[in-house]
Amino acid sequence: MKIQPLLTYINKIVTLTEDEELYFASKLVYRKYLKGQYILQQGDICNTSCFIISGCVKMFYVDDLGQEHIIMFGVENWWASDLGSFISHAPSDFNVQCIENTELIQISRSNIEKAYSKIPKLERLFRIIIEKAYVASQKRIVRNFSMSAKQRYLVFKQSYPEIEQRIPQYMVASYLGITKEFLSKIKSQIANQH
Amino acid sequence: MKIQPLLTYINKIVTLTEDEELYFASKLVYRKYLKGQYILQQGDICNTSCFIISGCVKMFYVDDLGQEHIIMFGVENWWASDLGSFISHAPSDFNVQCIENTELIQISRSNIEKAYSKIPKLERLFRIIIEKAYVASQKRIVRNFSMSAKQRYLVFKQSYPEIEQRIPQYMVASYLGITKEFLSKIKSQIANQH
DNA sequence: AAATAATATTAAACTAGATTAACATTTAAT
DNA sequence: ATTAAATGTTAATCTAGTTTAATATTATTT
Repeated sequence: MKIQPLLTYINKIVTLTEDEELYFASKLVYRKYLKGQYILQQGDICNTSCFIISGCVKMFYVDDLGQEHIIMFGVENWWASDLGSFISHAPSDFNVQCIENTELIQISRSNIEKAYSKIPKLERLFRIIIEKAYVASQKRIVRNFSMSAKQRYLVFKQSYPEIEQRIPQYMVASYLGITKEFLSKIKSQIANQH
Repeated sequence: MKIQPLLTYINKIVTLTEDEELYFASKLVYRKYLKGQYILQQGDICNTSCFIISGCVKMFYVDDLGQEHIIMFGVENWWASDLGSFISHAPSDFNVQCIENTELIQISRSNIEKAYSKIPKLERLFRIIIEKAYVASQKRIVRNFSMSAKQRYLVFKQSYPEIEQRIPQYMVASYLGITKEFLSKIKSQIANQH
């Protein structure tokens, strides 16, 4: 099982003993998905949290008008799950779909709870992980309120240059909350402005 | 020191022994602010997290054009702090200002770290608190992307009816990410539509 | 009670971004 | 190599929300 990337990631935040690593590893499931497959579907209950080893996923929801809104992308060393559904057993508002062949590590709700009890350090680990995710989420709200679409695109480009290369432009537009046509216009503006 | 509301709040999430409560309480500072006073100012480092006992605060930032954007309100039993600044010692992007006389309980970064070490259960407590905050933040991003200003206003009204009563309308507009003039228009539309 | 400051309303002109639709280009499949 | 499918571009028209500015209302202070 290729869990080394996850252990490396964890050890940057907390230090686990060999026994703890072994125990935690026993609670994990390694899994491969093909491009196009769904890890989670809107309406289902999200029972696992996924740590991405390789590949790329999009998290999105489809609104009443059938329009897709991408909430986030996930690549190597990112977590993907609908935490709201995961923690409260509620039907998920989101889909998580692979946009590349993807390898990931899953941990189920019951197993993560067992691991928390056995290794309290993991509470610390996930507190810190979620703190960071929350801060990033707040910053995104701020950007959405005070920046134009063009500025948001430039921030995205600068923050995630590798992601932009890997996904079609219409998905970037969806992530930015604008239409693909308008992103196209923005890009030609940028290209012609010097 | 009036920390009972905080202990009551905590005990809904984790169970502390009497000793643990005493230890934790020894790390807290009770404080009163007057309407208009700042708990945190943009550019300062946020060194404390605040639990509100009574009163109301707004968290906002002022953009390059001098415009104020309200990120959240805090009332009884809510936390207020710039977590990004708090966890990374970085200058804060936000102001937190009292819009009513406010009583709150502060815990400093160093004291919360001490408390985490002494009482690992607190890691769990704050993991759970931040999980909830993160989920709420994600939901707000979704709303901002897929709902009109009118719909967002109606959701706000329904979610926080008590808050709407306590704050001026132009602050609601700022929180919703629209101008006060447009909120006024929305309200008259709603009033005239039956 | 009058005066001032703070908050809210209304309406006209304006703009960022959406919608529609036609066309161009790239990628994948046969 | 050809075709079909997916992705990207361009331009005209439209709309949700902004800006500006004048006026009205409500609180607060003296």
